[in-house]
Amino acid sequence: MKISEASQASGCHLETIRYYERIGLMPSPTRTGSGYRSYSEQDVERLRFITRGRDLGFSLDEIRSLMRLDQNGDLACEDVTRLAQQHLIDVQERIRDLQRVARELERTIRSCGGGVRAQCAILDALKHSPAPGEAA
Amino acid sequence: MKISEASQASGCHLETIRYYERIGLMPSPTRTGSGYRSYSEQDVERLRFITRGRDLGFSLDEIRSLMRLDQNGDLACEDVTRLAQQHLIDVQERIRDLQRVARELERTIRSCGGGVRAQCAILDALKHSPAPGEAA
DNA sequence: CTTGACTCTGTAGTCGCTACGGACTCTACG
DNA sequence: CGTAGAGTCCGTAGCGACTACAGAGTCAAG
Repeated sequence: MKISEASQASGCHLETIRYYERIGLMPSPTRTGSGYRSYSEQDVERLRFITRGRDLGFSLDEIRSLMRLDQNGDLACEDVTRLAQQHLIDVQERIRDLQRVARELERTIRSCGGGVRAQCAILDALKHSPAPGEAA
Repeated sequence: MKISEASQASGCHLETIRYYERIGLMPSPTRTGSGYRSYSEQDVERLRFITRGRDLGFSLDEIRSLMRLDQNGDLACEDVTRLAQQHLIDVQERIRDLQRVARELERTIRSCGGGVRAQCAILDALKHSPAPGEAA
């Protein structure tokens, strides 16, 4: 199938497919006589694999590793689990960071509610607060 | 003060200060006879303003807007609040996305716990799950 | 036979930095 | 006075993960 069909079938943006090929994440597909890329069902599965990995927040490098482990066959499971667990930890940390940010924003926005415009509490916070996250 | 001192005083990386100047987020500072940048206390405050904005996840463009609003004086408060609220919504959305990702990862990792290595549940999930987030 | 949709390649832009190379300046020590 | 080392200058390139574009070629339908 042609690249636009592979794109539709995999849910992966057309230009992104070419990008994955360029960086060696996807193999160079076979070509038609006139030079058009021709993808197999297996290629589409690989694209879906990558897309799902991205949806789960894995980096392209991590996905590369996962695919290598997948091809290795034996002993892969442990390594895969380790990679996934580390990734989960990273995600959880990012969540905590963002929650801290959200709390800080809420606090700041709330303090501005009054509407006395002589000085804006939000701008004030940006100017004078002791770096959010630092201190309690 | 020189750039390295301004860097220390503001907590903003030295090269980042030059970068902010290059993109017009910081004004061009005065220069010493030999061409060294010379920063005032006001400049440092501006740098801190930017850094705190970044810590709260605002983009440099949003920070640019905030600073413009700050200089406008009147009527700014409403606009500032709107900007901050929109940003809060974005942050909350990102948190939800990440939480979904974390749940999905936990589920997948858990299902791999057994350790029968004939086929890895994590890789399987990446291969066959109906795109996480889609469907319940 | 022409029109329009598709595909090709290569390159540049995005965001927010960070790092480098090679030249200059300044300070302290001998 | 000379020199070593630290600091600064500028311009450019790299990161990650795309996305967008220009200009050329290809293909199918009317």
